[in-house]
Amino acid sequence: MPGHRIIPAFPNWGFDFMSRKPVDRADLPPLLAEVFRKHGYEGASLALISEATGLGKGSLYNFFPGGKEEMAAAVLADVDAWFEEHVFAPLRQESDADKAVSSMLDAVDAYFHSGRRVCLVGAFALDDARSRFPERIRGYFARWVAALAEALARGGRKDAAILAEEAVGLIQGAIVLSQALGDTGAFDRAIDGLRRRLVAPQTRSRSAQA
Amino acid sequence: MPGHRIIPAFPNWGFDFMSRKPVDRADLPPLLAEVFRKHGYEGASLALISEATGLGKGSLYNFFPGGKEEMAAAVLADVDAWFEEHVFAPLRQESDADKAVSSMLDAVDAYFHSGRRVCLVGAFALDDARSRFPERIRGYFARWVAALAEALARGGRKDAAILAEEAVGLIQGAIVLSQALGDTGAFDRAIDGLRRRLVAPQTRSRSAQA
DNA sequence: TCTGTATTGTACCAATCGGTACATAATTTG
DNA sequence: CAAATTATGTACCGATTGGTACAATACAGA
Repeated sequence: MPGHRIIPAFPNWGFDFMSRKPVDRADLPPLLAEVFRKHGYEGASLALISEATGLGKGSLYNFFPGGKEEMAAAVLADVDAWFEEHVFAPLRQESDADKAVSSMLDAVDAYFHSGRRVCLVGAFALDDARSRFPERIRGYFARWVAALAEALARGGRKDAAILAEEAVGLIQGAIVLSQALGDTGAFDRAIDGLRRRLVAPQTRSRSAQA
Repeated sequence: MPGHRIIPAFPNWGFDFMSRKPVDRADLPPLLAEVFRKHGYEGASLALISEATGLGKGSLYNFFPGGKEEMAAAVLADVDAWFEEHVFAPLRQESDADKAVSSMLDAVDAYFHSGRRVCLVGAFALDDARSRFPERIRGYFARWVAALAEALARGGRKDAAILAEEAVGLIQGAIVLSQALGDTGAFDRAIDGLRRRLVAPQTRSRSAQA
């Protein structure tokens, strides 16, 4: 019997509470990202998403008619755009190769909070979310490696491509290790090690002048 | 109304099919592991587990009264035991340090199928399964790093602890990269690179004598 | 062969899943 | 101010979730 007659039990009658925060769709991806990061694609239920955003299903499906999959896609696009702007593009454009690599390491360290924050794209790559967004995931890592290789080559390094791949892998592995050990040390040491190996001493902005 | 009277619709009457494979609880962890690897902890539903093992819920809960959590714990214990026997212990015991490290790399390469197979413990470390098995996950990586550091130190390497941590991280990151790029190349190159860096040329069993 | 124990499949359960329908409320547009 | 549009909360849906109950079966030792 479709169309029972729907009688809302508790309509919002007469109380406009807390002076309405005007929510914009563009504000959501970071909030959604935290949920996907913490719980993975499958584990990120609409209940958790609703709680994290403070939005009911109505609003969520208004912003993302495609449901969870569209939310995850929006988050991936958002993360991708952030890295494109703050990591990949600088790597490609900064003419001083050492400075390019060094500021990449700074950006990455800040973004991942010394390994306390998981890489969403990396987590999706291990998860079966991989099968839902293969191109996004592939592109993110491929562009990261390529941009870093370009910078290293510009700096005159031999085997720039291999070095770049190793560096990106090391960062991802360091996140895994830091999470597993519950200790940011592994991540910090990985970043320091990369700085030592990839950046000329006089350009290093943070630490580790061994 | 509890206790309706349960009348099984299709009991197995009169047909003992396929001459009964005698299933032992000890055979299950590898099958379960593949499900958890492919789908993560949340995504590994009892339906998938039942399909992968060919066992109904009755049998599964007979073997693992604690349900999914106990299954995952058994799988983690199984993986841990495998690494303990085939990776950690040899690293600690083999007196020839180069040989120890080299055969670790061989074992790891074989186990992860050149990065096509995900590291279950690593995947759980990123997932919120981390919160369920923190000690198992921490112990696995801590013992891996410690055993490798021991072997490297035995071989007279400086900074053995840091080198070991880097190597384990690199392996984990290489798995992420290989999965993301859909290409075993990243993993193969990582193993080769480690061999070059950590094993004396004359001991290298596989390749990469640059 | 009889008897107790271990295994097994299936029915069943409450809770939750992702998703839809839709009345109400707020906002924009004219 | 009125009409159209957008945003929002809630009821509801079928499917699936992890888990339990239990009768039927296979198997062990006597």
